[in-house]
Formats: sequence, structure tokens, C-alpha cells
Amino acid sequence: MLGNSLDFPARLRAAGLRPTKQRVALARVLFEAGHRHVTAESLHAEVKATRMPVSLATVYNALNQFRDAGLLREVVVAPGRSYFDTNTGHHHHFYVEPDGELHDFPSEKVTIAGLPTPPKGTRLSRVDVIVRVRR
Amino acid sequence: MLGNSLDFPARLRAAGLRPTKQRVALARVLFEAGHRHVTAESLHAEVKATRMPVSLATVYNALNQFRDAGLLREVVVAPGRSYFDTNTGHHHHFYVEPDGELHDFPSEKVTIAGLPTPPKGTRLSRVDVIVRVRR
DNA sequence: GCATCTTTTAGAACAGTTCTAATCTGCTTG
DNA sequence: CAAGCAGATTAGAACTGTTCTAAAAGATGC
Repeated sequence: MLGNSLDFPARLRAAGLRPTKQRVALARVLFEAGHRHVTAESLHAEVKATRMPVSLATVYNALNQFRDAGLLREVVVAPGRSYFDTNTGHHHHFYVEPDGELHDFPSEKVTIAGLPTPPKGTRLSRVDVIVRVRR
Repeated sequence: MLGNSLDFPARLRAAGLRPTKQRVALARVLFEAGHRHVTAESLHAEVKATRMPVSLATVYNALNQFRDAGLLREVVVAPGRSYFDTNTGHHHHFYVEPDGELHDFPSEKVTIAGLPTPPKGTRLSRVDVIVRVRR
């Protein structure tokens, strides 16, 4: 599968983004292993640990660009903090309330029936299901 | 129906909150008409328009207390902004993407099947469905 | 009406994110 | 392969939404 190759410069180029050192380093951290959930701060900490210096502003820029390019999906679960999910396929989320943990679950087995039609003048963009759980 | 009476001091007391002038004024704006979606800023503007001076800090305090008391429900749809919904019953939301408009829709006709069981050690708190639409 | 405990308030502080303007870097062209 | 340029990075300032602080005001019980 080409879209999931480990040739990060090529993947960035395919997404219309110049493969700069910083973006490649971020892509590596994000996409090298399996699916991830990150915040700007957590990703910044991770990439700095690889001894590649990247500013926090660049992390924000890259996350927004990756999301706009369809490489990431933004998940809004709590006010004042954005999570980015490397899994861009159809799926939903568990959110563990006090700690802020986020877990994927596949949407295959989930069926939602009876949704009303969108208000006129609008078209469906996405349906998010967030299952909130507590300890 | 006692819980929906227009005797706001009584409703506040029933929720364990002292019926101060500010809280009563806020409750009036929130609960007098039908269901509402507000942000702290929008509610602050509205209550000030009634010529009852209430500080923004008090609006934040009251919204958090009302939510904790079950009088309001907090809806998280976009990063960096909290909406509060006076409809605390079972229902879901349309979110119109660029403008930030929020609309309720009843959950009666919506059925969600096949949700996985919560991670062990946790119990279900709520299922939020957000239907995102674009113009 | 007095004492006490709660609430309100203005403004400071804070967290997360975006902006600014200077510098640097990857890419294209000659 | 050097030069030029558009695009990217950076530190730090700025901004937005929210919470905190400490002092003053208000509600409640006796």
C-alpha cells in the first residue's frame, strides 16, 4: 500500500507538502508505528526526544497541515485541548473522562439508524460518536 | 411539572444553590424560553442586556455549577469553546461547521447498535453523537 | 441585627493556540 | 551548481477562552 509507505518524504510530497527535515521527523514519529493519538504538546515532547529540534509553532503548523491534507483527523473531546488521530478511517472513540485517555473502536459493527436529514443548505460532513466512560 | 417551573429561586435551591440575584438572573435568561445553546460570552452579553450587571467570572462560575447540578449539559464540538445546552434530556447534535451553529435533534428515532463494551474498570457515562455538516 | 459562611467581582494569571517578522532551506532555473 | 525565490521555521509576542485570587458584598441562621 503506497499510502502507508515508510517513505515519508514521498508521502508528504503526495500530500502537497514539502518534505522538510521537521515535517519528516514529525511524520516519522506519527506514522512509523501503529495508530496514535497525540496532542501538540505530547508530539513536541516526543520529537524533541529524537534529538531533532522542532519548535512548538512548527508542531502546530504541521498538525494543522497534516489534518488539512487528510493525513490526520482532529478529535474534539474536551474543551481546550485538541487530539489528533493518525487513524483517518471510519471509526469512533471511547473517552475516559477524568484522565483524558482516548481509544479507537472500529465503526464496522456500529450502525446508526434514524439520523434526521441535515438542515437545508448543508450537507453531511461526518458523524462523530464519542462514548464517554468513567472509572 | 415542578422541575420546569418558572420559580427560579426554588429551582436553584432544589439544585443545592443559593438563589442569589445573579444566579436568578442567569437562570431566567437560560430557562425562561425554550431550549437554548449558549457560550459564556453569549450568555454574559444577554444578561447584561437585561440591565442586571453580572461579571464574566460569575457567568463561568454559574455555568459550571448549573452543569454540575444537572441543570445544563456541556457540549464539546470545537476546540477552544464550550457550549452549554439547557436541554438535559437524551438528544444529539448537528454542528454546522464553519459558523459554529449548534442544533438539537431528538434521540428517540436514533438507534445505535453494536457499540463495544467499555474498557474494563470503566462504566458508561454518556454517548454523544455529533453530526457535522457543511454549507 | 449579628456573625458566619457563601458569592461576587475586577483584574491577574494561566493554558492552549496562532501570529509576526526575521532568518533559513528546499527547489527551480539558468 | 550557484543564484534567486517561494515556502518553512523560529522565538517570542499576542490572543482567546477559562480559572484563580483576594477583597468586598450579600445571603442565611440564630
